[in-house]
Amino acid sequence: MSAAKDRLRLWLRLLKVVRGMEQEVREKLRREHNTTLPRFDVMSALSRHPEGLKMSQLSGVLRVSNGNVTGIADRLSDEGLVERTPVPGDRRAIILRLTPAGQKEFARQAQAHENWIDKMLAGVSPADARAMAEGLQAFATAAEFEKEETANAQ
Amino acid sequence: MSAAKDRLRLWLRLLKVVRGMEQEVREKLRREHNTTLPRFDVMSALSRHPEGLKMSQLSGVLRVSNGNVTGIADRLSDEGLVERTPVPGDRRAIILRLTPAGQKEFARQAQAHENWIDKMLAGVSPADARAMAEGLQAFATAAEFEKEETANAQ
DNA sequence: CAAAAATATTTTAAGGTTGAAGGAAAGTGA
DNA sequence: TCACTTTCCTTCAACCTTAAAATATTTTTG
Repeated sequence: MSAAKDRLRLWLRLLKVVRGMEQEVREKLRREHNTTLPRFDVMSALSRHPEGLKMSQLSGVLRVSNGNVTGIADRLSDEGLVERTPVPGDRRAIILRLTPAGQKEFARQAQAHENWIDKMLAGVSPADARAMAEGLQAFATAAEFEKEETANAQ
Repeated sequence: MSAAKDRLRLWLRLLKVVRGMEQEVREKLRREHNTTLPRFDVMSALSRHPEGLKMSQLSGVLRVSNGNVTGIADRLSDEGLVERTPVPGDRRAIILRLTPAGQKEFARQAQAHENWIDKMLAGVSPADARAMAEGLQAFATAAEFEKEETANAQ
């Protein structure tokens, strides 16, 4: 019966560490790049899909609600970092993609982000990092956090 | 140089797993207990301090902003789950504590929460859970996510 | 003691988040 | 064709979150 307590304690520690690191990333994004983690996540997803993503694909990839992405896209669009273009043949849909300015800006942010994480996890050896990442991958797959990555034909 | 990439990958996996589990907890709290994770967190902190906590202590423990706790306390208070009482000798401060109804309600939620986590982490043996929790603790301490737990004299 | 500084909390503005509702367009099927 | 359903996106109300400003009170200091 103490198994449940052991697992709960693991979860609480996990949550504390991840939240702590996440908060640090949010803070740095805000102060050093005048942006937010959700905006960074959207731009990151778009940078992995240079051809752009439909709004619904984007919310699928990020696992957030549709309305959420609408607001973030609005603001990024106001700043000229992303652009909405119509989808030929489907007047309901819209493709969101990084503008050249957005690509450039994201490249800077992503490099800084990688450096932050590298420093925060400096206490973890590369070999350990690989091992843990693999273990987490196995766990995630087993627990089916993966689901389908919306592997839709665009 | 690939060390940074290895650590970044670890971070992204960690984030995916923790976010996935957290989202599941939020969903269950909402659907089965008509509450939210922030509310649960506040009640959890208060349940560990039956004598109550000052607003500033609470935001310190939870590592959130002052204003944040104000709003959550407002809503919990509206439902009669927590109560605000003045601090004798300091008319600026306020002590927040669970009402009897709040204690009862939180006990139910906490039991359900423990069961959810136990199921989600069923693939992790109790021994592994203990080992990982200890490793995370060491990491957190080294990375000083602990800081002071506001170990104030009330 | 009175002015200044520090402390405790709330309010506010801006953004993030969700589920549900709404509007437009596309697809289905009789 | 024309109703019905589905899909795509936005809007909306409610809540969470923060940093900064505003209030009220206490403490410090000259």
